[in-house]
Amino acid sequence: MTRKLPKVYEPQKFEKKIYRIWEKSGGFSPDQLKSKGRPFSLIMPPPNANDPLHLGHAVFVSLEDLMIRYHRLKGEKTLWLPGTDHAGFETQVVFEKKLAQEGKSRFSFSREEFYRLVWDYTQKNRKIVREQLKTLGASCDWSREKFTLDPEIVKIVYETFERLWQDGLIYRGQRLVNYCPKHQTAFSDLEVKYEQETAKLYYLRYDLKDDSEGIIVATTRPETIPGDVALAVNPHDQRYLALVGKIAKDPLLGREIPIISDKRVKIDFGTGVLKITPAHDQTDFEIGLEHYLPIRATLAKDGRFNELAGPLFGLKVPEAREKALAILKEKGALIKEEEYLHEVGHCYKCGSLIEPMLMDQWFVATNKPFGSQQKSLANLALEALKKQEIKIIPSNYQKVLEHWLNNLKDWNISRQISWGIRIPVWYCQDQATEVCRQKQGIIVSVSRKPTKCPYCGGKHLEQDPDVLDTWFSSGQWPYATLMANQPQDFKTFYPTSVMETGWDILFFWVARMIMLGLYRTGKVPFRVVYLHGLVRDKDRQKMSKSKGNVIDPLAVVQTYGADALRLALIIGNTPGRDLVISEEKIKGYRNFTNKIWNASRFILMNLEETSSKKPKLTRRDQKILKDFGKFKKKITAYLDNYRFSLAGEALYHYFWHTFADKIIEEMKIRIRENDHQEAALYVLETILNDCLKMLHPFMPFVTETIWQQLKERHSSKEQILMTSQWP
RNA sequence: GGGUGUAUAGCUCAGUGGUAGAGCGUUUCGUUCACAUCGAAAAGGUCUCUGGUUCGAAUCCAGAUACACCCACCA
Repeated sequence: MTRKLPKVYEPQKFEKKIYRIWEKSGGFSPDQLKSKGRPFSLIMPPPNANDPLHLGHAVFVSLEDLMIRYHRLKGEKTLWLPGTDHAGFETQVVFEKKLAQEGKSRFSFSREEFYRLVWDYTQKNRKIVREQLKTLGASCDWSREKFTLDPEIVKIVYETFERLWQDGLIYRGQRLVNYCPKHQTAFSDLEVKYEQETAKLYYLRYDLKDDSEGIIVATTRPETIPGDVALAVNPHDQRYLALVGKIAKDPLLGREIPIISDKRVKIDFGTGVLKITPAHDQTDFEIGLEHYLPIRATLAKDGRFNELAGPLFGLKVPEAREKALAILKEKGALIKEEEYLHEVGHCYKCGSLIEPMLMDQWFVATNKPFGSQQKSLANLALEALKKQEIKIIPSNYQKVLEHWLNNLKDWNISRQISWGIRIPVWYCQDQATEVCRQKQGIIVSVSRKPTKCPYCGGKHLEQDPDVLDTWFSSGQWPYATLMANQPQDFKTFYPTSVMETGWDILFFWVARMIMLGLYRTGKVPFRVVYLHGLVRDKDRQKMSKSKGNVIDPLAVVQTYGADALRLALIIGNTPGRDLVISEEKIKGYRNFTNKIWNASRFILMNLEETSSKKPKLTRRDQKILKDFGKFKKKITAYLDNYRFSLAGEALYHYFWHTFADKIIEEMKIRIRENDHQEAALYVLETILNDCLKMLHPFMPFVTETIWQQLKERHSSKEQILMTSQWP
């Protein structure tokens, strides 16, 4: 053991080698662990296979690897299952941007060609992501890695679709959906971001058929007049009682429309008269349904007005608005305009104005009671939360989640894109019998393409062109990944122990996993949800490429080592709260890595001549070890209570300012003066060993590197620190 | 309109019903002795404000102020 260690720890020299030792040991897999301990499982939130990892991913790797390594050291049967997400819409957007740089678009290819290109692209990225996770030290079980488009996963997703369909929880319907004209696809409500905007409220005169007086209507969207099918007033509005039942004329095209009354019209807004445009507004749509009004859809899928819009034909929304106003002004129908502050929906990705668009889409009915218990998906989730079957950390998010579940509307799962899991539905074009027509020719077939229509025998079948919302598949991730692996995995590891993810996808992902998990398996998908915060720069700004303030985790690892980055992401990171990271902070923990290295180096140098027999300890030694025992208990308690930041901080503080600054300095003198030297070294070695174990989940590389240097002094069971025993 | 948070040192944040804490930064001093990616020391806070509970409140409660975030179909 006389090898000389360098004065400075250089992570680059060791990290790759150490990871290989772990991989070769088989310690990542629960099958190879000889432990009979209770299972502990984590499913990795699958990173999108469309881009390299960013700092946000490094946060979850640090936290999840910390948990996994801690529980592995405690002798539990641990599984951390990795995977990647095809991320339908997100990936398609990223890929189309790339195509645009080459002067191409998705329309330059057939659907199949495009799919193939994106497939290759994601497979390349998956490889990169995998290597990056390894660089960060992720001790996950690569033999169980999954991709959301793996055939066995898709099969499970389809089965869920079919069951939901049979239970009446999935339906196809023509509804107003959130439509982005730029991306030409619909979204669920969650993908719409509302922003406050100043707009103009226009007061317009609609002439009456039999009265020259006319009626004044206030609207922010004059361009939708061609879609008007009625005017509506509140039934209790004295001003307009006499007008109900009369006929008005739309001021652009002169079409005749009825005046009706409906309680949804607010008396005190504008003039108290609402123009009803069912194809372009949610409230209007509902009113229209109730009053059996026709629907006039005037906007085409490309975001331009169609021929029903008369003079506005071919124009996009902003131009059409100008043109409509010009015409109205000329006709003298524009009475006045006033400033008006309101919230407008935008595409979360490109910022385009979201248009409510009338489309045939697939929905999950989240509030519809089903089965013998007559409970809805939302009910199932709410009950599980109330019964504390799932614990959310921090706990205040439980309320947030319950509130969301209580106000849930049906979930649109159709996307008009080509990258993703195709909706497993065919439509019979023949519809030759009454039964077939009643069923609207809808054939749900999850295993293969049907050869003929089961209702009418028709041979002309067409598959639904849409794909499923990515969250519909990732919402099944915990059970799908476990079912798709060895058959006993689901039994052993489901429900999983912890779901660790960011608070920003609580609704998108966590809520859907709970609902679908309970639906499909009857059990919650996880016992604990740990929500970490989002990474900010030192000015509290969100990191983004456009702001140029992104920190590339891999570059950081290159300069300061994975351990320094990991510790910087754990300390000061309180669940549910965003965390601030700066290069100075990472540098500080790089210094700590070096501190561990040098303290160990010092002890190592002095250990050379000692035996491993336990010497007689002084009173002082006993006191030090007793205090250390208390400290170990504190760390264990912190970790058991998910107080990772506190545990990390306490370890940092103890190691540096108690162990290195005080204890080592004290023992140094004893060693030099040969005063109970053996005992002094025994104390140092004992504390060092246990500190390495406790630090290992936080900083796996440096601790394992040192452990390997001390290998000859450890028992045969503890040759690798990662699979040794928690003190 | 509804909801959820936050307010503690120059900065980033912990924290517990019992003498205000850490990291970074700042200032001073110190290198033959594991480490200058170091050590020793110092300065720096009415714990946002106002009430209440209490022997005792930065901590628990109520209100105020400020800020942040989330949700929502008032045209």
